[in-house]
Amino acid sequence: MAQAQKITPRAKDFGEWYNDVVMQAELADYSPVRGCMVIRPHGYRLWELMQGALDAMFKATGHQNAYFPLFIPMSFLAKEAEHVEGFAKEVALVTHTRLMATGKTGPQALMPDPESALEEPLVVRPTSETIIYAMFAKWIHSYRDLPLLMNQWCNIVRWELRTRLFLRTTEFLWQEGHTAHASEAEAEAEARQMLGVYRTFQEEWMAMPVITGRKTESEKFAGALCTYAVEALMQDNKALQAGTSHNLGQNFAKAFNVQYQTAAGGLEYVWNTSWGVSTRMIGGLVMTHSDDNGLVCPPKLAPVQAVIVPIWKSDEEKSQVLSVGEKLKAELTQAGIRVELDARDSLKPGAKYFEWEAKGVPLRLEIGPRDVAAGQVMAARRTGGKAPAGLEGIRAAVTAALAEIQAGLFQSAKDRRETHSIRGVTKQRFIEFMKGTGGFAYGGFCGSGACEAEIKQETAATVRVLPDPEFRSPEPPKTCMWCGKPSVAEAVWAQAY
RNA sequence: CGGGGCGUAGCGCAGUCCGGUAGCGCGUCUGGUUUGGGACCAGAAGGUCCCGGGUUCAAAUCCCGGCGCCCCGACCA
Repeated sequence: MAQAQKITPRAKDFGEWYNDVVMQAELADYSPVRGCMVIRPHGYRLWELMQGALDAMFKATGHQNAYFPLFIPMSFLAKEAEHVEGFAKEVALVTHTRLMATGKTGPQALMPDPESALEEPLVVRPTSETIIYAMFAKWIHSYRDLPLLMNQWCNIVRWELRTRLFLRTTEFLWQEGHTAHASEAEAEAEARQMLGVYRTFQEEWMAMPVITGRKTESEKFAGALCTYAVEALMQDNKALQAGTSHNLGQNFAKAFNVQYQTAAGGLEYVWNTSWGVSTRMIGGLVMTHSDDNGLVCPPKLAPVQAVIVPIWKSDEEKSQVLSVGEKLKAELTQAGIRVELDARDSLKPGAKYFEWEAKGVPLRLEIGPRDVAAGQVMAARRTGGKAPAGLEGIRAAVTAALAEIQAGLFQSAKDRRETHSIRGVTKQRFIEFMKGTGGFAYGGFCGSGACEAEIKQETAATVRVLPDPEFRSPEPPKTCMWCGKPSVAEAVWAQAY
């Protein structure tokens, strides 16, 4: 195990700091493939925990998992006009099925066999609406087949110009839910419901507060009627779109001819929704909680929730503390706590502390001879503070500490967000804010794309969402903070990832 | 595709200006002593100096041409 280098001080550069945290927490590594990261076991475990929690929520709302192909015929993408336009610039294509030797050496030793060119290239899915609705068309005949509620966990590829570990990689892991309904109202309710699921997961599990709302025309999903999103504010005051849920209307149903017979005997197109969250959430988690000592992982998602670090001098002490450590580990494991005992004798305790801190473990339990004598452990929290805890009743104490840490992380993230949110902005104030610290700026919006474009041009800020009622200011703004025309909705602007 | 930085041991870097035997720290391996906040001593292993060409008695270093990576932009349902 390589010793972690010091994390770059945050003052240096947020991007480099972020990379350091990810790398030193051993969440991911760069790969030889452009823009594609390798998710290391520690990061993948985090993803599995996220999957587990989300999947249970999907099942609880009646969804089933299925799997659809990685390859999509190019013509499928072309069937929905807006959808093509949105994704045409960022897809990977399979054009050949064989390689041939060139007789050269090195990288040029092989080339695609021209004879094996596909008549119709295959697109590596950038999202699966097209292939899934092509199947829905086969499966849905009657109103009795509705609603059809599906989800798939998979990888997708988007050929972005610039990539960033977890936040925007060429290939990434996600889930995409796809549903078909008999009415517009039902589809709308589904899209809203799943947005709520994302919010619950991100707030309760990731301890990452979000604001929910609707995207503007310019920011909505290619092919959707309406896009809803959860948006979080990172520590550098840039916004992260952490999940989206789309009411697709009948756009894809019409493109793929997904029709059903109504109870009355008529033929109708279905109403679709799609919704997704990705490994980007891991990036969001890192940027929300971590500090200059490394990752800070919220307890509910921490691959290791507590680490036991034994301390000894003599062999006698070693066997003593290890035996207490083993017992403690067994007891906590039985209580459903993910716990590790770090019995390595190649490292001094201090070195172990730094290593586990960099990996974000919420709670460290130190056991030395003095603790054994006193029937206690020293419990140190990743978020600060260290106090003795009696071995008697340790399960309850650890459970309570983890819950407190979880709640504390959410609260401080929320406080930080509110500190960096301003309301009722004027144009002048808005420009200063975006040039300065940045954050969420709430203000009136005329709804015009021209205003949006101009704001982006001048301040790099975009409308993150038109917030849901809960997040709106008490006094609805009357005029657009930029052009002064009547406001049609309050908007939340920020510079974003 | 623009701006900046970089490519030398597993990792982090110095050496490049001013050409002359390939270096340092960390890690790794052996042995010993250690262990309550990044242990210490002794020894050892580990290199196409990103690639190709050129100049030169001699190139990590100079010249020409490529490639790749990171950060910041542009792009990004």
